[in-house]
Amino acid sequence: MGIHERRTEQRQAVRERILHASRAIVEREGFAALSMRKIADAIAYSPAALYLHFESRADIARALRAEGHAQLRSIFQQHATIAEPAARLREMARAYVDFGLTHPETYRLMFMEPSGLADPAATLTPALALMADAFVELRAAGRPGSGAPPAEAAEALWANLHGIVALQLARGARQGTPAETLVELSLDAWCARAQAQGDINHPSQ
Amino acid sequence: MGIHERRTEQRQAVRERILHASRAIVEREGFAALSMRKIADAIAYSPAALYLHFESRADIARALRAEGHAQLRSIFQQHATIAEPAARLREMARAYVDFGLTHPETYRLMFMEPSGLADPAATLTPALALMADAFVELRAAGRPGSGAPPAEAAEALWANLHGIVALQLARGARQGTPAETLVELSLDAWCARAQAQGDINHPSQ
DNA sequence: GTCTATAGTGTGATAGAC
DNA sequence: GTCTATCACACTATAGAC
Repeated sequence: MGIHERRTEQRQAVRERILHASRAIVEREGFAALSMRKIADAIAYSPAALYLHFESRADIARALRAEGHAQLRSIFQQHATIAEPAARLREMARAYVDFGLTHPETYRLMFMEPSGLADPAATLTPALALMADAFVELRAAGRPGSGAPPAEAAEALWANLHGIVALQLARGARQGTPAETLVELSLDAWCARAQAQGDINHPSQ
Repeated sequence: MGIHERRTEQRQAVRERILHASRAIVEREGFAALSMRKIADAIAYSPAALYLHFESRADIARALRAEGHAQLRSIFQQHATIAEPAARLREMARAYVDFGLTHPETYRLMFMEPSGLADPAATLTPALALMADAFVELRAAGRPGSGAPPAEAAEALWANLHGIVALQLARGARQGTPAETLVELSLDAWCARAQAQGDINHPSQ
């Protein structure tokens, strides 16, 4: 192994330390509280050193968002193998909301910051495609209420889930109906109601 | 009219000018860009003068939120007299989303800022109650898909609408399915789809 | 009531020594 | 590569003259 490889390895290690510290600050105090000085303090470097590894604060934010999207994507993949489309959709939806509530400030950074979704790094599209697929299958199975184009249905369901998370974050989770309840209600509304999980009543026509 | 009344009138007038300028700044540049200096510049006062009428920047934000909620409430009231509950619900939903897209930065301040919904001034409850009422009537009419408690259904629909607005604001409205389409899709999902067959309120497709 | 002036603190980013 | 020192700003809020 030459000296160059070692160099780039060390560079990578510092980059990781910066990102790790940044993520901790964001999760604890929110993105607005993420300053170059605070990051530098956390890893015992000077603020100037950060600029050798990242172009700017916005660049660090970009990297954090990319990490978050990768994690979310892998969570979605875990449920992609469920055979029954409605059940698959439900699990994905629950996982999405769970992710948002578990990492509230990262979720904020990814989806609620002005710079968030405008960013090409914000590739939610694979996850959306997985949901759209499920809607395709639902329609093929002749489920009622899936008349809309699958891509649009998926986007609409996403908007619904996003609303549940965003509202919960804004309210501080200490009032209103629990997010879990809202998710189940929404899923009942979207996935037709004759579903796997022990359904009660059936649509009249 | 005594001198005291004139005094308080003038005070009120200055207060209004401050709020008016503040609202303009928020709508143009967002709440984050609202600074005491900018407000003072806009009304040709010194920054210090603002503190004679408002306790702090947060206090101004509170007043702006209260104004926004009042406006939203009055918009909801305009549709409260529609007899048919499903049609009423649909109009309210459309009006809500329209409000959010028309005043994006005010909407942000009201519902997406950490301080927003935690505030007692954020009395959305009357509007939510109106939607819950519609769900009560829907259920009484024996519509399918209204099995959930009306209050929870209203909250879930609200979350859905909020998600549509929030997403549109985050994406800058220049990509993805238009909000209007998502609203109609969501309404079809929520207001029972038995109605979708011969629906009067859903002209397109 | 309104001003000027300023305290006090935070920020992102850079220059230049080592 | 990393440091110290610093620039050039922004901000909220207050003190004291008028």
